[in-house]
Amino acid sequence: MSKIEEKCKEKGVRLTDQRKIIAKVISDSKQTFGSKDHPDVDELHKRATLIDKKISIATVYRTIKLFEESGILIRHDFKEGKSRYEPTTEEHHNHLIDINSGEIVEFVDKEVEELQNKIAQKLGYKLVDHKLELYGSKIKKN
Amino acid sequence: MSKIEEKCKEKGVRLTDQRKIIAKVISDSKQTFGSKDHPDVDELHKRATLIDKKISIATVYRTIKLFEESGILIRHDFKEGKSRYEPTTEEHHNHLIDINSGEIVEFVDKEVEELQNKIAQKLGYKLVDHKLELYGSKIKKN
DNA sequence: AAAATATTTAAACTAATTATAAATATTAAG
DNA sequence: CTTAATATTTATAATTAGTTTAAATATTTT
Ligand SMILES: [Mn+2]
Ligand SMILES: [Mn+2]
Ligand SMILES: [Zn+2]
Ligand SMILES: [Zn+2]
Repeated sequence: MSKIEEKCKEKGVRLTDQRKIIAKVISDSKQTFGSKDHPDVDELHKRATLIDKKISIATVYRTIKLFEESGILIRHDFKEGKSRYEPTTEEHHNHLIDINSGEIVEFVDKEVEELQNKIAQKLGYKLVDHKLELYGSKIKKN
Repeated sequence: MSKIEEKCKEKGVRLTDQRKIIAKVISDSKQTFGSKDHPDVDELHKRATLIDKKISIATVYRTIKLFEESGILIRHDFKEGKSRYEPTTEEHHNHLIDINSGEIVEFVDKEVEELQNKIAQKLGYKLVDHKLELYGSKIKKN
């Protein structure tokens, strides 16, 4: 049973066949597709279709919303029209997007996290959520 | 002549009556409406209509796109469906959004800027753009 | 097994944005 | 100036991502 399926049990989310498939697809996304991943709804649907060819896009939308609300996956709105998804990770991480290749590089930085808290506090706010996205181009070393 | 109008001249963007109005509306947004601002297209259109009641929403969309591509204004995609806009500022700044009131607090933080550059570099990238959004709730002190 | 409840499907709908085509305005030639 | 060429605006149609609806299926409870 995948990590996500376990979480569904935990959160009391009923696991239908379709949801299992979507859970698997999103679970696999990290391992199978590497750092470039973070698939959008169409891509998730395409991959789900390989397992069950009659799964509906409406179900993918509904399930993803359910999973997001249950904290099972994270939605990202990078600089495009459509949202992209990834399984919730233990540790919060941020993203650097390669503006040339579209590759997404993940990173964790304790210093940034602390600094963000400090800034919020200084402004008189308790930090509830935050988003940091870096856009860059590869430095070629020779 | 507003700051934005000057920039249009600079960038060789022709200034029609409608564009002047939109330029004025977005120029004024900062001063007149304070930190809560960063209007969306509908709001820009509404304000433009007060000056010329037959200005079309299509023109607002087109003009805003033009202004954005010319670096005259900045588009933000906060956690909503629609984009919001503000005049390009001298100094890059970031936003803290009050999750209760919707108020937007702007801040500049040199430390964050430096840190972001350092992170990008460490990952082998040259930083081209970045986005930092904090979401928080007001701390009440008594 | 039957009734009640939840989920899926396919299709209709919504909201934001973009594209199109005719009308209007601006600029460039003659 | 006048006319032709070019650009912009308007109104409207089309597109896109995402949500809602109603009937069909599936699951759970009695
Ligand atoms: Mn974090
Ligand atoms: Mn900056
Ligand atoms: Zn990620
Ligand atoms: Zn701002």
